[in-house]
Amino acid sequence: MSIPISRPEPVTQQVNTILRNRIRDNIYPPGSRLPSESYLCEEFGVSRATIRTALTHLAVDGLVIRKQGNGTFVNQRINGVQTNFGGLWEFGELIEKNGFSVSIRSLSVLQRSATVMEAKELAIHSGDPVVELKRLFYADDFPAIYVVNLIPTMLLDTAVDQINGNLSIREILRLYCNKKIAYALSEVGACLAGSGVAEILNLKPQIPLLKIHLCFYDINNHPIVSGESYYDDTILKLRLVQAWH
Amino acid sequence: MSIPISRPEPVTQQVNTILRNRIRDNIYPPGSRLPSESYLCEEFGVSRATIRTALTHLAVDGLVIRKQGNGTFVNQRINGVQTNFGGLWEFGELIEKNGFSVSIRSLSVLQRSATVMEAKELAIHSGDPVVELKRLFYADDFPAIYVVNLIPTMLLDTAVDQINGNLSIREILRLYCNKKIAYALSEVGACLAGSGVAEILNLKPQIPLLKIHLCFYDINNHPIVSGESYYDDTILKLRLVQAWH
DNA sequence: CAGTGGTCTAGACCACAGG
DNA sequence: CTGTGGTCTAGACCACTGA
Repeated sequence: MSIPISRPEPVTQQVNTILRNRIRDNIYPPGSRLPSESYLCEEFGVSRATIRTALTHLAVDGLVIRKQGNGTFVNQRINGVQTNFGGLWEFGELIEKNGFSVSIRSLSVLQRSATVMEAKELAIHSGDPVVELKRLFYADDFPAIYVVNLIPTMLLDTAVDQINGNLSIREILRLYCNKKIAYALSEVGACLAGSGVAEILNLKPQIPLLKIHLCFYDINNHPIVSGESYYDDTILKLRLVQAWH
Repeated sequence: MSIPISRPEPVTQQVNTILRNRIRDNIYPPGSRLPSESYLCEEFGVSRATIRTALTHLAVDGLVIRKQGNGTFVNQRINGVQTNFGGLWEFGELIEKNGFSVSIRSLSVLQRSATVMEAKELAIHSGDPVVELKRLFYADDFPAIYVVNLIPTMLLDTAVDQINGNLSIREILRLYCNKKIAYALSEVGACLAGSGVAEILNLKPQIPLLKIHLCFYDINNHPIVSGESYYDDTILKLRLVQAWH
């Protein structure tokens, strides 16, 4: 297991973070115009290209709006809105954006054989061992999101019973598989709460729920983990921004 | 009403399109390595920065995967997947990605007064006139998506009865309002098919449906149009890619 | 008109993967 | 080691906005 080294953060990312914080802290108030790009160049002592990539990220996330010939403005409308697809799997973030505090409870961590469908999705053989994590995300101590994750056992560095189910999936992959996620596919749908899910989420059966199925892939385009999640969208709102391109 | 002028398309965008087409046409087959950035520089006679911005767009859309020290590879897994949030409002595109042919039928185009909620969202006064468009998207001649859009009448350049309800919302805004969309907010949820919606979509009542609420804003951060859409996600799959950042 | 963001170039150095 | 992509610079010209 390789030891994570801290290398200097890229300049463009540092600038991005600083500007984000200034917006968050109302140093650049909602609706106001940011300093010009050339000004920011001098302030940070970097080239304009660097400033621009940072600003571009902010614009894609909808945090700022750029107007040619006029300036860059803080968007006042994006409070509590997911600024990317993250809301589809970073459930902790989703819950926080909705104004709740988050906690995760691990319901079960066990090993079993993969079904045909599961094996196909995870690019393993049917019957191969997988670790099944059933977890429950709480929003202010109310059960909010039910998630079932599957990880091929062969990807694990550690024993199954050593897994801490209270971590985010990204942390789990980093700690126990030493894998980084390159990209994810997800599928959003609606379903009715079955009696099992309804009981876990403390809801009446037959209530409509949002169902999100997803699969993460590493840089070599191999599946690492799949997941199936259910939640009541009347409690948690899945809001997304998309800037035009 | 200004006359649209065709200016030369930005170089980076042309490169983007060419590479996209080459991937689509299997000139760069799935899983294969693309020519190196420096090679593409020479081939197109542009700087490396230009090539890189084009490739970055492809990578964000999940179309290619880049590996430092190795190369850029075509992702073979993104067939039929929305490469951005577009699927949340470009319903035509969504239907096509699911392998159907698209047609739009306008159910009604009428003017009425905005409710309190609607007025608030569209930043107009309660009771102000709005144009309500009810439309139905067909997938292979089966009714698939039901959409209700609201546009403040004051934004229209033309008379209400001149509106062609069979166009995409982007076209409608361009033709009748001369507005461009800067960004959009959307909210994804689940609901049960009411009897009205069920009849329109030719489904049994009480079936779970995906509900997508959205609002478009222009460059000045003013709301232009809101929308509410319903569809059966067992027929149309809303699949999304997200490359890590 | 001056100042803003939009596009593009040429070149540099670094980190990383593979042989 | 070579060649790949990752980061960054300095400078140029253009398009657009508002005064």
